[in-house]
Amino acid sequence: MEVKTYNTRQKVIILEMLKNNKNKHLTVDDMLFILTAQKVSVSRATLYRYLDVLVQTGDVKKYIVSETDKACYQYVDDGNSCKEHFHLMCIECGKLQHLECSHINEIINHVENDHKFKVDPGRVVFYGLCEECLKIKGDN
Amino acid sequence: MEVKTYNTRQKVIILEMLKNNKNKHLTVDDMLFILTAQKVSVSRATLYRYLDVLVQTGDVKKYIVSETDKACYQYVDDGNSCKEHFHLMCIECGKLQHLECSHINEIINHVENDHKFKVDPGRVVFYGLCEECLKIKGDN
DNA sequence: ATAAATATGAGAATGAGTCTCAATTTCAAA
DNA sequence: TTTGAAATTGAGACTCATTCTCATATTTAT
Repeated sequence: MEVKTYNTRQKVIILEMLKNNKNKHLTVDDMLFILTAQKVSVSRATLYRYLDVLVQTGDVKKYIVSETDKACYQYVDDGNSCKEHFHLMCIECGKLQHLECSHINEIINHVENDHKFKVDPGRVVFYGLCEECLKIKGDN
Repeated sequence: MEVKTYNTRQKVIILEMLKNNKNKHLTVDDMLFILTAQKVSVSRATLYRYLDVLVQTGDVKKYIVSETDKACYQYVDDGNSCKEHFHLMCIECGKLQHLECSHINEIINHVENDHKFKVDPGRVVFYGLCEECLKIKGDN
């Protein structure tokens, strides 16, 4: 039983807003603020619902940057190619990097073959410190 | 101005309980259950407060296993490699597995050396399908 | 033992995220 | 183009982990 999907004004508005803020990490409150600033607004529940869908399809990535912070969302261009590789998220500055290399594929194969777990790489985020932030913090 | 600290029965109880469960990821509810099963119990607020202290001192590691899950805590003594293990989360049934094997260090070293990114493994979750769910769904 | 400083417990408060359900919108078939 | 079943929306109630409040209890230096 396949699920039908309807195109709605709200979905278009949300997606457009996300595309216009590709390089930013937006909280739900950020988004509601942006949407309200425009003529049309969208309810909080609808926003949450559609974000969940977009995260499922891989068009949007969801992050929690620190244990106490709320979730951030970011539109990912070419979501299809991002489904094939991992992402690196700096917990200090929030920068997102794409991790594409053959080494990683070996790891995926290892987990699948030896641990019997089929990884969905597009949904995996490596949290840590990027080069710049590591220099600044310099600990450990 | 240094802050005085008092030794209390509750702190001893909590720390002992954590040490007795070194290899487990405990939620606060888990801990309250364990503590209640013993003769003495500790209030939720006190537990949260002391956990914060222990996380600050580095004796306990706190992490959030998935976006929607509650925090987990684990006592860490010096030799413990708990910081070094990833998690596998089944997106179908929600089962959590702990991925501890030598390949992990390979990933970490590779990402750190070749991609200049210091991974915090305790916060990384591999999403995908566990063996059972894979059988049920069939692949891809 | 005394008292100031700190800790505890019970429950209220907070707040991000979820759920409910009546009203609205979509879209395919007539 | 109308129609109606299915999907979606919005508003606010609700959940539930975590934090806060404050009166009471405990610790520790003197």
